[in-house]
This record gives sequence, structure tokens and C-alpha cells, in this order.
Amino acid sequence: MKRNVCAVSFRWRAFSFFSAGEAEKGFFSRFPSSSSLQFHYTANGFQFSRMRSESGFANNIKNVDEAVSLFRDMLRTRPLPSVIEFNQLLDRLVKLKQYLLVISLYKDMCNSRIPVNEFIMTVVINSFCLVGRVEFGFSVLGVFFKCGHLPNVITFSTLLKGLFSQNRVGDAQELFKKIVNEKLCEPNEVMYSIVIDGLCKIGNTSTAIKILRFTESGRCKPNVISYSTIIDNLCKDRMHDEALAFFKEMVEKGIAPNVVTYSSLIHGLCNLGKREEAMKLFNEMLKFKISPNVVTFNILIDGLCKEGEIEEAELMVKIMIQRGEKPDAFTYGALMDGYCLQGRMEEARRVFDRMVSLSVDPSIQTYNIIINGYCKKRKIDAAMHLFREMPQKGLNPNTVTYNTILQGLLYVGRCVDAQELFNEMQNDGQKLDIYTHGIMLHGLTNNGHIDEALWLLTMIENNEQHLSISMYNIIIHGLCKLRKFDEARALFNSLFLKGLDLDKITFNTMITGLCSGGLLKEAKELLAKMGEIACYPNEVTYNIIVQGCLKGGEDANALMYLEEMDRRGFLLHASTFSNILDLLPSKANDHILLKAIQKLNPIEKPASS
DNA sequence: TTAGGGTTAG
Repeated sequence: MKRNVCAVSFRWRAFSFFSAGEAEKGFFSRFPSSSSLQFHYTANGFQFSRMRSESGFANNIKNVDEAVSLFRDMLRTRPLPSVIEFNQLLDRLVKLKQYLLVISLYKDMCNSRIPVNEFIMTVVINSFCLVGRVEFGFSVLGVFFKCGHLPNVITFSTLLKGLFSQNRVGDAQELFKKIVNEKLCEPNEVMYSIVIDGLCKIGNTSTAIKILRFTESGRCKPNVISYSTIIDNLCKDRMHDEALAFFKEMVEKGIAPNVVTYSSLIHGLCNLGKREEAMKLFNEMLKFKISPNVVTFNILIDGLCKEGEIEEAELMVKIMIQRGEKPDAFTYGALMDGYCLQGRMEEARRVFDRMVSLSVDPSIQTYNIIINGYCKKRKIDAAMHLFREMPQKGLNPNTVTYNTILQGLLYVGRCVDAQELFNEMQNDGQKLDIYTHGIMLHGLTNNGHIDEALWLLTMIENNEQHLSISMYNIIIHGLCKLRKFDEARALFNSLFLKGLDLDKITFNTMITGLCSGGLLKEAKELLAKMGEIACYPNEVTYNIIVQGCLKGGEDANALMYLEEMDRRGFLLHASTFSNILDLLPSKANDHILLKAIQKLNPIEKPASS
């Protein structure tokens, strides 16, 4: 397809995010050619001529070595194999997830002056996107124009998908607008669903809905995928009524919901704890002959387990098998999680063994679930045994696994073992995350090892990695618990100097500490300070201060804060209420206090008698 | 059948 290439390529340069300089010189120098990659191949010279007689010859390629060998064979064949055959080979490699190899072979083709077409270049663009280098995808677009080809709706869709997957949402939106406004191609259902999905993934469901409405006005109408994507994300936002409205709308428009639509809705209902409604929908899909798949069953099984209905979940596994769906690591993971939640570790272990005996490979996550179960039951040796078994099964414990075990060790007070494992984790090059540090700080502090916790905090500060205010909150809480108020106060004050954003939890922790140390005046001053720095006190703050005042005998101040709570619409917590009740016998005549209590009473009033 | 699309675990 050759037409007015110059005009198009001139127009194309107007893309602000397409840095031609960066991209044009980029990928040829950065990506190796296949000959420099360590692949072994046998050059028998007949491989390709033998295989090409079979239909869909590339589908018979089983591994990378075979593909490279075949490719070399193809380069030597005369006359040259067709561009379609080269494309089939590259496409097979994409299916085998060998994206870097696709890029390398493409480079070899260009070097050998083998003609390429828009199909091959789109495969290469897709490969660049899938290795996280969408900018090089745009450089291939430059080759399109040089070769006299025009990018079409599939090329642009691939690039849009690449931009969204690399979180370049602004660039993706800009490109999409350009495609529409300048009519670079006619968007189709796939393009719309990529854009809708990309917007939903960053939580911008409302713009995604606008795109859906926009498509209604065009030639290409929204389809089941666009609707399902919107429905799924509304469910994730817990907006089930809105999701159901879209469901109803699509049915009325004659767009048939499929297994994904139903699975999303069922998932949404399960998350809201509406099990019966979820089952109703499940039966509805059966009635309409829409077969639930392994995902649908896993959603239901997981939902039942989280509700504590494990026996029903086990029954659902039987139904799933009867219907020809094979339970997978998710299924067994959900069951294990259910048993773990109830502390039924023997049954959880039996599910684990059942999974292994049925040749379902446990995933890292299934290990994490059962390890977490053992840790919660303080059965740390059993957890440790499974943890050490993982590498033998070819699974490397991830950050979550380490975090779980660390938490378990600290929970039972094994601080030295936790420290050792924490070191081991770092020596193994395992990534630490914000939870790792929180778990360590919390565990050390809780076990009275405040000095070690402070030392760790200094290390984290020096590395400036994952430093968050919650870490200071943990330490301040620990210092106050040990009645080290001076140190707690010093740390608290240092946060202002460090320029860290204090949150309500920091203030609430410090105010709790001050109240527990009888330092009421300081606690009240701190509460006043919250307003000054626009970190306004919340319901928790007021409950803390009221309790502090009552314990410190400052009833008048307690009353003042109670009135303040009433004005702000804050409720009494049960513990505060019980503190007030303790005081009542001596305050039976204090009408103002009684009135305040009546207003703030958190307990439902009995029906009028 | 020469290229691009949506769902489930701490």
C-alpha cells in the first residue's frame, strides 16, 4: 500500500512523544543479532524444505534452537521463502514468548536485505512492546514510512497497548486522540477495547465509559469485551449497581454476555459478601448455557472460603470436576486459605498434599498461603520446613514469602532467627518492600528490642529506600509503650525537621502515648497543632483525648471534646463509652454530660417502650 | 491460519 508517504511521514513527526532521535538510532545498536546469541543450531539445509510442505509449518517448531536453525535454513534457501513464511516463523516465536529473538531475527532480515512487510513489522512492534520498549516500536513505525507502507488500525492498536502497558497513559490518550482527530485509521472494536481497558486499569473508569459512549455514535459499536471490561472495573470499585446497569444495557442492546461478563459480576458480588446473589447469577449463566470456566469456579470457591463456607466450596470443586474443569493452583490455594482462616491447618495441609498428588504444581503463592496459615497458628517450624522445601521444587521464595516467615518468627518472639533471615534475604538479593521494613520494625519493637529497631530505622533512613511515615509511627508507639516519652517526643519533633509529611496516625500515636504517660497538657496542645498544620484530628483523635481526659480526671475538658465531637459528627468508640459508663455513678447529676452521652451513644437505642 | 483485545490469590 503506497500513497503519499511524504505527507504522512511529515504529519507523523508531529507526535510530541515520538522522539525520532532516540528511537531511530536505538534498537539496531542495542539489540543483538541472533548470531551473537548463544543458540545451538544444526544446519542440515533440508529442514525448511521438508517443513514448508506441511500446512502451518511454523506451528511445529517446539523450541528456540529449532526456530533459529530453521531461520538460518530459510536465509540460505533459493529462491527466498516468501515474506509470509518468515512472518509465520516470527509469529510462532511470539507465541513461544521469545520476543528478543524476534527482534534479533528481524534485525538479521534487515541486514540480509530480506524484504519485510507491515505484518512482520507489526509483529516486531508488538515484541518491542512486550519487552517494555514501546519507544523502539515507534522507531519501527519510521521504517514503515521508509518502505512505503502505512500503519493501519492493528499497528496503532499494538502501539496503544504498548503505551498503556508501560503506564504511559497520557501518551496513549494523545495518540488515540490523534488517530481519531486526524483519521490516521478507522478505530475498530479491538482498538476501543484496548483504550477502555487501559483507562480502567489506571482506575479511570469514568473516561473509559465516555469512550464507550463515544463508540456508540460511530460505525463500530461497543462489543461484549468493552462492556465486560467496564463491568469488571465497576465491580472492582464496588459499584455493583452501576455494573448491573451496564449488564442490563448490553443485554437490551442484544450484546450477549459471556463467561467473562458473568465471572466479573460474580466476583464483584463475592467481594461484597453477597454470596446468594452470586449463586443466583451462577445459576442464571448455567440456564443460558454459558459454561463457567476454571476462573468462574475459582472466584466462587474463593468467595465461599472467605465466607467460611468451606464445605460448600469443596462441593463446588466436585461440581467443577464433574463439568470437566480441572482445579488448578488457584483452586487449591483458595481452599487452603479457607482452612487456614479457620485455623484448620491439618485440613489445609491435606489440600496441599492432594494438589501435589494430582500433579498440580504448587505456585509460590500457594506456598505463601499455607506458610502464612502455619505462622498465624504459631507453628513456625512447619512453616519453615515448607519454606526450605520451596527451592527443591524449583520455586524461589519471593518477598511475600520472606515477609510472611519474618512476621511468623517475630510473632513467636524469635528475633534472632528473624534478624538472620532478614540478612539472608538481603544476601540472596531478594527485594525488600515497605512491608518487610514495617514487619521488622513492628516485630522488634513489640518484643522489646527497641534499640535494634532504632538501628534498623537509621539504616533505612540512610538508604532512603521505602522510607515512610508509618515506620516512625511504629517506633513512636514502641517508645511510648516502654514509657520512653522523651525519646518518643524527640523522634516525633525530628520528623518536622526532616520535612516528612506527618499523618493523622503519627499524631494519634503520639497523643495516645502522651495521655498514657499522664502528659495531658501536651496531648491537648498536640491536638490543637493538628488543625494548625491542616492535618485535622479525626474520630480516633477525639476518642483518644476524651479517654485521656477522663482517666486524668479532667471531666470538664472531656465534655468540651465530646461537644466538639458532636459538632463534627464523630462517634464514640465502644472503649470510650465504657470509660464514661464507669464514671456515671459519680456523675448522675451532671445533666450536660448525660445529654452529651445520649447524643454520642454508639449503641443502638432500643425500640420505644 | 500473515499482525492487535477482557477475568481469579498475602
